[in-house]
Amino acid sequence: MTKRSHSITIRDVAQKAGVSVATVSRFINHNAPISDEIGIRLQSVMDELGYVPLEAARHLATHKTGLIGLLSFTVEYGFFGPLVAGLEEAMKENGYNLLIATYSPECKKDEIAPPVGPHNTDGVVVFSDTLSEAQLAEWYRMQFPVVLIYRTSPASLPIPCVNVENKKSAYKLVEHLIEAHDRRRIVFVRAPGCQEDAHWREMGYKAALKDHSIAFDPKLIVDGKYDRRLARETMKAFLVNHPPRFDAVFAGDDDLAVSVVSALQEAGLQVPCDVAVVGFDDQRFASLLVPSLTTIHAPTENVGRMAGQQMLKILHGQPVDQRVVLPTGLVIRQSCGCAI
Amino acid sequence: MTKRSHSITIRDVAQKAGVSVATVSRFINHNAPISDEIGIRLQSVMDELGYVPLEAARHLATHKTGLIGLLSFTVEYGFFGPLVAGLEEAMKENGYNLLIATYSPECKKDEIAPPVGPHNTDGVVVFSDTLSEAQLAEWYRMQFPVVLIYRTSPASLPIPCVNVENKKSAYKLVEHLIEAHDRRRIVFVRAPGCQEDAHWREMGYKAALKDHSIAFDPKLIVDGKYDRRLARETMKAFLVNHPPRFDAVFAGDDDLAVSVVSALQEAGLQVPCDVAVVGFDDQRFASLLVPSLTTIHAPTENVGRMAGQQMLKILHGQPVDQRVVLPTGLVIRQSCGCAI
DNA sequence: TGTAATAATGTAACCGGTTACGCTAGCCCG
DNA sequence: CGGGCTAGCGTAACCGGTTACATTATTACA
Repeated sequence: MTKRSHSITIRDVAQKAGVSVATVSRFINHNAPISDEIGIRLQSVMDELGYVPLEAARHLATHKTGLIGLLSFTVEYGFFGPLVAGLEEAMKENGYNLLIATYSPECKKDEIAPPVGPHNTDGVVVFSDTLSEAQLAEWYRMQFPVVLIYRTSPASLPIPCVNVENKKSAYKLVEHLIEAHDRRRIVFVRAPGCQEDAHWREMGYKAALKDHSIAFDPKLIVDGKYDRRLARETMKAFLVNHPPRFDAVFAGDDDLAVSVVSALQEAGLQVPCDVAVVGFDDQRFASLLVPSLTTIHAPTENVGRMAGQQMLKILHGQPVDQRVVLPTGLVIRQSCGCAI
Repeated sequence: MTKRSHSITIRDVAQKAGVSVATVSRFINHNAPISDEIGIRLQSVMDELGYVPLEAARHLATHKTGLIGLLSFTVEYGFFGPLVAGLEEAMKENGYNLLIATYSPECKKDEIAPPVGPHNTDGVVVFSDTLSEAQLAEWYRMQFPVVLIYRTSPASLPIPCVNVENKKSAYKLVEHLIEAHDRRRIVFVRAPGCQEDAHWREMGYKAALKDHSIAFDPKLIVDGKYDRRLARETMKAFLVNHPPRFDAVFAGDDDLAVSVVSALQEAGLQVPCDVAVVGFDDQRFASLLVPSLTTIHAPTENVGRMAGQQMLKILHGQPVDQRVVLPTGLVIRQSCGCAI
């Protein structure tokens, strides 16, 4: 609606400087030699006119947008900030900007196309299960650059992915509860959303139990919720049904761990004396809770940065690592029962 | 580098369906009547070919990008998640995507143009002091849609802005410390970055002191840091220089409050007994700390949503509110000294 | 000294959409 | 029955850049 005062184009610049548009273009892109004299003249003309090349025109001509999409089903969860920070940093250094879009799995049913894709970006970083395998296959077929994070690529699609050590970390966490604190009835609360992460953490949990000759009890598995209040209610309900037939809780992520602790405390149970609680992620607040949270340090910002680097390699035609797994570290604090 | 298998264009569709490109375009945009017969035919052809219009071409032709930029100097701070969530929600409903870019004030010196602007977006939401007044003036002059958040528009530029109650909230917070807890030596830690927010919070702080006949002591003003470790160190240094000649701390935001509490505890001081601490923002973790944090609830997500709505109004040529100030609320918890 | 390579620039086609304008056929109405 | 209106569609110009190809002047070299 805003009848834009027709912006100045490359032809305006060319005319005013008395050269051809090609020369101006070459000057802007530094992709061909330009005489110093004309270079100086062009610079001053451009400054005077306040000329800025229109991206859309450049995109159309070059088939490059300078944009990388980030597809996520939420932007509100705790890890999002650091993730974007890392990704943004990596991309920005190479002149790319971030196009952030949410796309919930429900959209797929409505047949709504992903808001980012080949039509408006040079590549997309896909978070977890945001995209269907069919969609990934489609993009793979057309060689559209994709990097998966918090999800391994489907067997048939060698798409590079960036993950964190899930199973091993979960194993260490549970092992610690068993060996250091002699807990044997350990509840596992599955983190919502990241199906794959949750799966591998559960595998680690089970493996640790098995290696310590503790029978796996499916009744000790709970499905966590996104919403914190809901998560707490779920935990409360669980408490009612399982009056402490358990002595520890392995929460799928730190957000859930907090809800668990709240619920336990409201029920009059002491953490870690009565029930030990451990989380996963080592989010900012983990060290600040009382008791401070024993958890797994997940290098979220590095996941973002690494995903960005992988994406850049693809864009530059360099070989990429098909599977990056970033190391995590056990962070022992108080909520497991350890002293400070 | 990736020699893209030349994507299918509108002309491919037109040819295969036996119609003109204009008809296809009209069908896509629903801006002119198309016979049902051709409509059905086109739909099936498009599905078959997997045709998706190239945004860049559309942008060039229409001079609309369908993108809204968000310019911030950081994406890592606590408020960022909710802010983006609100903004994204508002924009998405109207078919816009978010282009997120960081732009630190240092860039200005280097004369690097902002990564988002008229050349690649339809409008930009500017966070705090990210942009110089000159840049804002430039955009205002060319009628480029801008909405400011956490910053009021410069006197000469009637740019719509979205804020939260800063002075009043700060006043209430300090008043509470004085009246309910009899604190009189209250430190104020200025939040970094948002100069204006910090300013008004300081004003509220001073006003509260004045109304309670407490002399303002400039020695009790500290400049907070972004980095949490740095923030903690700053606080520690302050403690060394000011062995508790103060009995309360008003931290400019919750992030800082956390650093303050950590520093105090490390110094062997009890919160809130020895020193009461209050924050600002009511970030997710505020209620989970021990002691839980007394703070001001800032409707961050609503700020984002409101900024989005303002932006939409501009884009639709509707009148906008020049100045939106969202209400905040005092959230009394434990860190000020109140019981649960 | 003749020739090939290179530097510096211009011309015009092209990227893939949108849309002004023109055309035809059918309909309504005086 | 003729003129005006509208639905439905096609032709081609246009958006603002990039770049293949052509051209000229200059330098290098046998």
